[in-house]
Amino acid sequence: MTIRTRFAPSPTGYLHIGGVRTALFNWLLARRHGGQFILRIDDTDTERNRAEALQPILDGFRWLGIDWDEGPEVGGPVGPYFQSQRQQTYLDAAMRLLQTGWVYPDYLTREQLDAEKKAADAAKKPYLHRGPHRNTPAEECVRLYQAQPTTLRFKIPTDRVVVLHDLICGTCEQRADLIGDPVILRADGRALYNFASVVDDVLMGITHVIRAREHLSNTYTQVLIFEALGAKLPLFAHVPVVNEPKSKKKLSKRDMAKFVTPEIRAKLHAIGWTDEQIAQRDDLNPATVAFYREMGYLPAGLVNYLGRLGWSLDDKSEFIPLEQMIAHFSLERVNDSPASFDPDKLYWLAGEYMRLLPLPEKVAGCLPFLQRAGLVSEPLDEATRAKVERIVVACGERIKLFSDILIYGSPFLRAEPVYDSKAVEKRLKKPGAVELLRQFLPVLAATEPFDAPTLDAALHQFCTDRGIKPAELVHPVRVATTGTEVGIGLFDALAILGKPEVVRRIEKCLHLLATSETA
RNA sequence: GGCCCUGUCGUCUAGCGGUUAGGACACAGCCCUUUCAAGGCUGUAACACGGGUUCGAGUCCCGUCAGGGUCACCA
Repeated sequence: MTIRTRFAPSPTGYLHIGGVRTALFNWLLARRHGGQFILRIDDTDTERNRAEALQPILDGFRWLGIDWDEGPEVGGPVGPYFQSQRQQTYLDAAMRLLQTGWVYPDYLTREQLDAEKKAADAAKKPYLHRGPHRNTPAEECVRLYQAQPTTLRFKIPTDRVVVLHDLICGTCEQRADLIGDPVILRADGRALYNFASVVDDVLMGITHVIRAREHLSNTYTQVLIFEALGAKLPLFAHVPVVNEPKSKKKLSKRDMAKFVTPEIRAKLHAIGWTDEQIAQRDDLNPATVAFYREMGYLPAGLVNYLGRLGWSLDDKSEFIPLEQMIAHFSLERVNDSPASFDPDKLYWLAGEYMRLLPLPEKVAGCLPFLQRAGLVSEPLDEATRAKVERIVVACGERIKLFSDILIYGSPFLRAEPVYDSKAVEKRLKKPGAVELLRQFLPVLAATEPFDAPTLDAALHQFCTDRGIKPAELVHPVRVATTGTEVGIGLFDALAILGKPEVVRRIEKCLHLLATSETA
């Protein structure tokens, strides 16, 4: 039998990290066994959904490389894949259940229901709604409903225990008499999640329902509906929730705003986002996929991280490329307990993938960040492109995220260095530093060719002649030419700047120092 | 509160009756070094607690505690 899995997001406008992990597990299982992965859009709640909110989700999946065999934009044999377009299907299924006595019409008003609930709360009893027509014969229920359509409720059988053999949780049980009769169809005919989901899973031939743990309690109801529909039960696997960093609280979609901490905001500012722009993009948040894309994370790193969160290949593997993950993925090795999202480990993993990335792709990935920051022209001329490539090469493994190019590349792409006051204090205002720089300047001017090995040799010769340590000169030169202590190797830096610019910057820096000292 | 689920280093995890409880991220120290990264070496650090079962328990059972999820005409 071919494995068919599905991910069924609601179009909310962003792709949540926890959701992606669930989708990934579904996708992985399907790919592992040569089955199909289906993307279904659960948009039954028409009041909440907006059409344009779907695109970011699709974009996010495409960026990550998680493709779907059936679903939006690709279609498929058991569509449509939008629940909002399947109302007739749900209605038909509901009518069948009405005729077979599994479902009854409920004419109670909202007020009556609220009163019931209040009474139950007051009596400190769990609230379980059972409608008056629960025991009305099926034919009568059909007649009532046809005469006056209303909400339809599913009749939970109260004399049994629902047993669920979950692939991750093991055997879970729930007494059915503790489950209230759920509404499956609103008076206007729109289906509710618990019903639509089951009808679709049956019709779409879903074999494995892999979803978040918070759905576990829904599953007992759904199992009953599957049975009422006379359908074969799919296999269930409820993956544990993803928790907030360093926390045991679920990484929730609800209050994502709090994840935009001052640190996160600072990171966004550093790559050129303004507060207004951040405010306009509610998906610019570490709980969404879009955030990592904007920060320049490699999708492969995110996928690896998410796949490894709650699942393990063995006792050692951390770096698990996609092909390997597909080849070895199994639900048995999905952990049974919640996992906290760890940004540090994700960052590390992203770097591991970055170091493997071929140079042209690395350059191509960095360029948009430089353009956004206004550090390179757009369109790009060949000379600038070549310069950026030299910078990227010189950066080596320092670039873990594409946006890191801003840290290392800026000093070479800006017209003037931005002097870090601490660095100036420490390296240039140190006694003797200025004099050393002044003496070294002619050496630099005479160095030919102006490349890293020659510069290296020249500086060392200069230091040896004077009996000083290279570090004493290296630091002032670095700060004078780049403005900062942090960065790529000095000789690479000088070579990239070129002789005229290096000489100009040092002369200007010396002048600046002289005037600030007299002031 | 009812129901359900979960408890191994700070975090992600390995472990499926016998291990000096292993690896990774993070952290600390040392080495390398022109800074920052990277790399190398070393270190700190865990079986929630209490009862059983067993020759032997992180592993099985029970209880306690803690954390989480869910109790909608949301998904």
